[in-house]
Amino acid sequence: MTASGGAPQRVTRRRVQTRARLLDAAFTVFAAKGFGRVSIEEVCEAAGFSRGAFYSNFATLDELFFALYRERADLIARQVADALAGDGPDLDVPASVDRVTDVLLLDVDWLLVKTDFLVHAARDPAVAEILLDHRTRLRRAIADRLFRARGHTPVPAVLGDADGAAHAVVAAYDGVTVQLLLDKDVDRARTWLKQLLTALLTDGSAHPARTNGSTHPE
Amino acid sequence: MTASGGAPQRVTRRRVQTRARLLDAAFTVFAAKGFGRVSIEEVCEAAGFSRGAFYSNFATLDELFFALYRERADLIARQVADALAGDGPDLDVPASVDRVTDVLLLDVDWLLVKTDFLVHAARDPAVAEILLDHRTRLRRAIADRLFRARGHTPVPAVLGDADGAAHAVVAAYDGVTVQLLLDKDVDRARTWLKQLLTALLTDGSAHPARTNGSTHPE
DNA sequence: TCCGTTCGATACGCAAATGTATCGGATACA
DNA sequence: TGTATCCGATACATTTGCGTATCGAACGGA
Repeated sequence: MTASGGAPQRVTRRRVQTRARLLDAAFTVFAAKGFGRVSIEEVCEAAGFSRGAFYSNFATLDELFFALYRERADLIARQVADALAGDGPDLDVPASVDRVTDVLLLDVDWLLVKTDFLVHAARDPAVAEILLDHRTRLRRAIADRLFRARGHTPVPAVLGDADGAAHAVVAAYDGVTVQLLLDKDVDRARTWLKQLLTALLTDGSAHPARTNGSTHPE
Repeated sequence: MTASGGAPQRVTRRRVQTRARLLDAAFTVFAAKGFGRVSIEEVCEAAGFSRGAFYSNFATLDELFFALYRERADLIARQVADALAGDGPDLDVPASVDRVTDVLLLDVDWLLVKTDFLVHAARDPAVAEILLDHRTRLRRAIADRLFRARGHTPVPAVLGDADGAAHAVVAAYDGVTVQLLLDKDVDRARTWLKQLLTALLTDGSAHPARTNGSTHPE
């Protein structure tokens, strides 16, 4: 019987624990080998369980992957929200950029898993919708924040309104992520993303401080 | 014996044709189901061959995937080069942006396969190097072009030099790609990418023409 | 047209992964 | 502490996919 199956099924203590252990193990294994190259047994082994435990908690590997994504994405979303709520009702763009950047590019393993999920979603409209929802919410949070900042700092840019700017921010994040996945240089990516975001959000009036000699890494 | 194996192996007419058919079939199947979910047999079936044909031409599915990526990436690279070489020695930024954008976002299936390849590369440094090389060459082509344009159009942006701008262009491309993979709206993506690139490259002096009512698509 | 070579089809054995059915120990609750 | 229930381990049957070895046909060169 699967967890998604009809029966209400009393949730015992043990159950949630093994479920959590399976999810953690899955995260590690997926990050290391990629979702497409992982077997159910590998996940179980990494979690210290047998396949019986798996089938008692999930129906398919996709279902587990799905649950894993949900869990971690929510976590990140909360962290980003916190980072944005950091300063008062008014917004200090550079400071917020710094904090958000640090959160978004904290864990390369997560970016790996997230990209796997993207590939998955790109071929399944139902999954895509979930991911699009997450992105929309993220953008909204950013746009709200930017809107509040009007007047405090220069109005966004040539990108239109605050929502357009939010779109741009997400695009920049995704773009930098790609490069990071290839060269695995987190510091470089952070610097580069901050720079890019600052450029996009300050309409070119404020030249970012150059952290090191070159503006653009490698 | 694999194609990569030692023996010089006279390349007959038939051979190149079946190889081509296998590559084409692989492209279709990979785009549809994702590299991770495709078996050797599926590719062969799509190409109208038996597994014998496959093993006569490739050692592993990875090898085929690799060859496929090389082929298509080179094709795109040539098209981009053409698009950039379109106007004379001086560069008209908006026009070039339009042409390059049209090329880069021509084929969603290619973006799907390319993203699969990215996921692959993210876990194999050797593969990553190939991909990084491609990107470096692409950036160089863009940077050269931008450099030539100095004075003709406003100097890039707050991003530093032309190379920094090239970095930004690629990041924007990747970012827009991600969104496109999810919502599958090519027109929207093109508009959005053009807008983003224009914003990045013209230092906010030129507001882009609004193609439709809203600046930023949903 | 004839012959040697190459290429792809077929058949086989093997390994890996899946899903299910069953069983015994752990767990919650009275 | 006793007991009904839940959960995860084990064993099994089945499927799927892989790689190889062999064979006949197509092909290219004389």
